[in-house]
Amino acid sequence: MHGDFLLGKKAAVTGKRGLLEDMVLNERAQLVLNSIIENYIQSSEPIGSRTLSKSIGVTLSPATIRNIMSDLAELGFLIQTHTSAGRVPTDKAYRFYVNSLSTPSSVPEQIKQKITLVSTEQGMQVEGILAEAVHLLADLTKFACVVSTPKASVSRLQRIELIKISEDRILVILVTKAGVVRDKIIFVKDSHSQDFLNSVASFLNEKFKNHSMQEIREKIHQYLVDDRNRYHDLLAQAVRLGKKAFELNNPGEMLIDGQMNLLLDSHFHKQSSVRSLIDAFNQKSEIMKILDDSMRQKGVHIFIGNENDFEHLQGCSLIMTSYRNNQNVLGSIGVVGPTSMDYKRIISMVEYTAKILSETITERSYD
Amino acid sequence: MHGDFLLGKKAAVTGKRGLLEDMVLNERAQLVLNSIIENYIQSSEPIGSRTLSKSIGVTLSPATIRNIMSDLAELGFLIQTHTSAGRVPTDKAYRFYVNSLSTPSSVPEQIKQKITLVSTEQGMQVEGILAEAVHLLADLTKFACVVSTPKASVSRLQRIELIKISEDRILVILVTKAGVVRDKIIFVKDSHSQDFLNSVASFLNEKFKNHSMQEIREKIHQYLVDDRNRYHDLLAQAVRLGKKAFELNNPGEMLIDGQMNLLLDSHFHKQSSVRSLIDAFNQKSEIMKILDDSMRQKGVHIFIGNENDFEHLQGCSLIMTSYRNNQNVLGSIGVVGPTSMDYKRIISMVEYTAKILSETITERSYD
DNA sequence: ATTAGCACTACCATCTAATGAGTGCTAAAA
DNA sequence: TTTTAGCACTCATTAGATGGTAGTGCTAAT
Repeated sequence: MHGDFLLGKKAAVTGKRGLLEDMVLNERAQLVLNSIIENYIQSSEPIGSRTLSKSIGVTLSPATIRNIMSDLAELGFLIQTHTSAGRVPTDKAYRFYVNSLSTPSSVPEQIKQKITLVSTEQGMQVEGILAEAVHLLADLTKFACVVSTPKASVSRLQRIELIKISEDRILVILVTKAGVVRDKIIFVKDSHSQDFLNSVASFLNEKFKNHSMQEIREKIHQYLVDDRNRYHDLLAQAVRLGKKAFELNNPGEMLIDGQMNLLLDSHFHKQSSVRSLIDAFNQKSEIMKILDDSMRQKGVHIFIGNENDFEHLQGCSLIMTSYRNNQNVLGSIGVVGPTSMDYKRIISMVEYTAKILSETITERSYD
Repeated sequence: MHGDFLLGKKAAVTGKRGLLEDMVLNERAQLVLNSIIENYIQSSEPIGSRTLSKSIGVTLSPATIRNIMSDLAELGFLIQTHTSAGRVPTDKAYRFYVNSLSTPSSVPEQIKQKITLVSTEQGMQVEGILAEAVHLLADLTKFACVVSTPKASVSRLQRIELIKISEDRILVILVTKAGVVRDKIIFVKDSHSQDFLNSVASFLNEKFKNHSMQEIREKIHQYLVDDRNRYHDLLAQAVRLGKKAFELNNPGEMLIDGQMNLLLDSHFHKQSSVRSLIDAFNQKSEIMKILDDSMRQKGVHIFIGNENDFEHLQGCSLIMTSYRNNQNVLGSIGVVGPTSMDYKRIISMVEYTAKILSETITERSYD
């Protein structure tokens, strides 16, 4: 077959299709493929041999390029929308392209200047900072951007405070090490004095400071099953209130910005998968999953096209990375755009924004 | 002129165009106009005399209807997109139509059942309830919906709490009568003990409970200019901290949901003012103004087309109303959609949602 | 005052033919 | 053996042309 000659030594020797994963394209094939991808990212239109022969640096006749393209198509890197149309990169091609981006391109100084978070100066809370970051990123990339708020379960306690606000309501304030303040109101049957609540709070602070919410919940559970504690009044009450206070009822939220950017992107406008996109963002849970996943891994996480298994987001690529304070990974931030996005540019922007976000939040942390 | 004969007694007698505002259309003209509007709301397509002659209840020949339509056009209620096209209602026509909707149509029982807020059960805060309400409304109307968070300046203090979280940072918790909990961190130069903060807090509580933030800020300002207070240490410190604590730094926020709904609405898809819409929602301030305005007035507030003087929202109508607790108007909620929306339906939905929202929030209030 | 009739207009869907960008294949050139 | 030129072919897109349709305005008859 023709296709084989594109493969570098390794694959050429074995000559097997099964080895496609660690396949190496020869230099020229790679040049052509990258050139097609970069052209397509720019124009969003199928690339033909003639066009390419002009735009490419090396002098190669259209016919030669046609041969190469034909082979690349056979290997699954290119497809044609119809018989006599130019070629369009497949997800596989994008994956190859992205993998070959070894040197993480740096953000231009001009853009760097735009990526600054001013909300800190206005004494804003972490949520506000996140909102600003995601808005900024959406504005720069012109795609939809998402950020997850710091996970309650992993964040560690800095301080808990109980405030009586009416006979049957207690305001619980949780301050985490990451600087996140969460408040919620719990309802109680019998009234407690503020003094009593203060002693409960200081008990809980003493016991649980620096522990993660997850750990705290587990410890409280232990106290509850341990019969001995029944007879120690303060302890029993503290545990009972603490149980309510630490129950996480906010399921981990996420902020979205720039959804509408996607809709005027030429790519989505063509393939009218708009409906599907709307559903995707309405039903946040799936995107949340992806954000969670990319929290657990280091570096930038890239999902191209069908690599994410969420049907509503077919035809989309996601660039995700985590943000953190000194001590912990807190959440993740990223971009949702068309598979034909300018990966180089977007990746570097996501990276840089996450970096700035991390620094900003670190300043706010108590670690 | 022909047009005159459509006018009812009052205008017919004077016969002047200048009196158009309190003009009364004769019964048949009104019937035709309403019928055109209702047809157009349904179909989004220009309505012709023949079509109308069938769909209208009364038997009127197309020719007659043509005459009436011609006159209505002359009076500025209808326009043609081109010479041989049907007629389309103008903003003026919608205004007339909306004004003539005397009986506020009730929400169908089926929809009523859908309009319930479950977030209260999950111990969610006011913001969460608002988010749910606006999401619900967007889902039901299939347009974009906005809601403003309770205005800080008008809300009255239920309780303030100062918590030392590090040597130079104090966490301020403000609980308002409306049940809104606001927290912010203030930075101080010299360290204070928690005990001291407690006395400051109880001083502030005693002095300012039940006063609006606006009032509080004014009073604090008075204390500051009054020289006598300089020598009372606790007072001076309390005032200094209080000043920082009550400075409103969150400029009043708003939540948006269902923006994307607009983009797949046939009306906006046609006239490619999509870009403009995106800008409108990005630059929240203008919409915020409209929300603020409709807070000050009772009942539902309707802006049709160019009646709102925000250029980005031309071609849109806004249906706004306020929500409240027992004591105060807190904020407003509403819909942004095409001028050709089904006003009857949307108005009733906005009204009903605001009602439910008000009830829900009232339960949470301390008044 | 209303309506029927008629001439006229402009959009719209459909068809056709021409255009052009693109391909694959083959044979010649390097 | 690799590259290129040439040629036949494909198919989307575009521009005209056409008939149909939904609409109008006007006039004359009811």
